[in-house]
Amino acid sequence: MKVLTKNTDYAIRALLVLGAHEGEYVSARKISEEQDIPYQFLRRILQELCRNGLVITREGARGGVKLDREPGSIKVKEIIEIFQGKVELSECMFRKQLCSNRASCVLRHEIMRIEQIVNREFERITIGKLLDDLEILHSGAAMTRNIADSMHDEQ
Amino acid sequence: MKVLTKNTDYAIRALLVLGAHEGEYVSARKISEEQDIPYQFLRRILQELCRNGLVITREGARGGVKLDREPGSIKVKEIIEIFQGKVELSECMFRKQLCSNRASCVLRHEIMRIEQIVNREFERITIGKLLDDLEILHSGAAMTRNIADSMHDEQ
DNA sequence: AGTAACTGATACTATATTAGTATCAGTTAT
DNA sequence: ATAACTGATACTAATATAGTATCAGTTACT
Repeated sequence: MKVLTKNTDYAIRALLVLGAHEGEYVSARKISEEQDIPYQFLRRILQELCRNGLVITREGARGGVKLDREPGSIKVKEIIEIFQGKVELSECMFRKQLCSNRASCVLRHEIMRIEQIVNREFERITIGKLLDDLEILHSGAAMTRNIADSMHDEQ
Repeated sequence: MKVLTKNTDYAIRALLVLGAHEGEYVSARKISEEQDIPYQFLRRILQELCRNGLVITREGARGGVKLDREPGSIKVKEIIEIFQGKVELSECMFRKQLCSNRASCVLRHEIMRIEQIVNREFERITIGKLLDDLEILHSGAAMTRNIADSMHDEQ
């Protein structure tokens, strides 16, 4: 059972790169190389992030993608929902029409409880928070440092 | 994003039926009808539960399936793992070899934290607990009552 | 001994999702 | 003019999920 798909994975990584270069336009090509993400796949992901207002783009030479929101306001939960839909642990495990009638479906109740916990956690994690965590880990490192390096640093 | 598949769903429901008839062999046919689960699909699921030691079977006429463990010891987590593999929110989001080297992958850290919470919750839910919840909901109902009825009861 | 009601094993199909590729049209800095 | 970009969209391949079908063997019952 895997919960996060490549779409989401790549999107988060791309947003971390953009967060590390805030204010600048970074090209899909550069992100792709820095994070080792298949170029065409990444392009579609960035377009989707653009349609959802997380980033804005500039066309043409020296164009690229830029964050359009505060990193601290971009929740991992949103990103998951863009690419994978709502986090639901299960459609009602028993017949829908009956389950919705009564609190008779005990399993559903448990499942929904866990679902809430997961949603709450994914809401708490933001791109900003992840960037902060990176900083703390590498508190000695220069702030301008390429995040690919800092994330993969051996030492 | 859906986390629990039909396999797991049907398996849990079948185990609840068996738990409600503890000690007796119940045929796949009967469970299938009671819970409205496709018969052949259910058969494969029951065979899998058997291979994993949750139930034992008796072949031939009047045969069927019977719980082989205390309902309270059968965790939903196990059932998920049988049909969907380990609960992993993501393979390491960054390149594996590098992530495993250092605590450098902050996202991985967060993801693993949530993963642990989810696992803990799915461990806490057992077939026994679900049966108890059903009882409590229908505390006036006869214990011998068909669980399909009690689960879907309008009143 | 015959048969109906069972399980064991396994092969098969259909559909959806995920992952990734490719192409063409248009934009902009130099 | 042209190289470096994005927008839109069509396409393929691999995998997972859901469900069906079949044949062989077992057991209770008559």
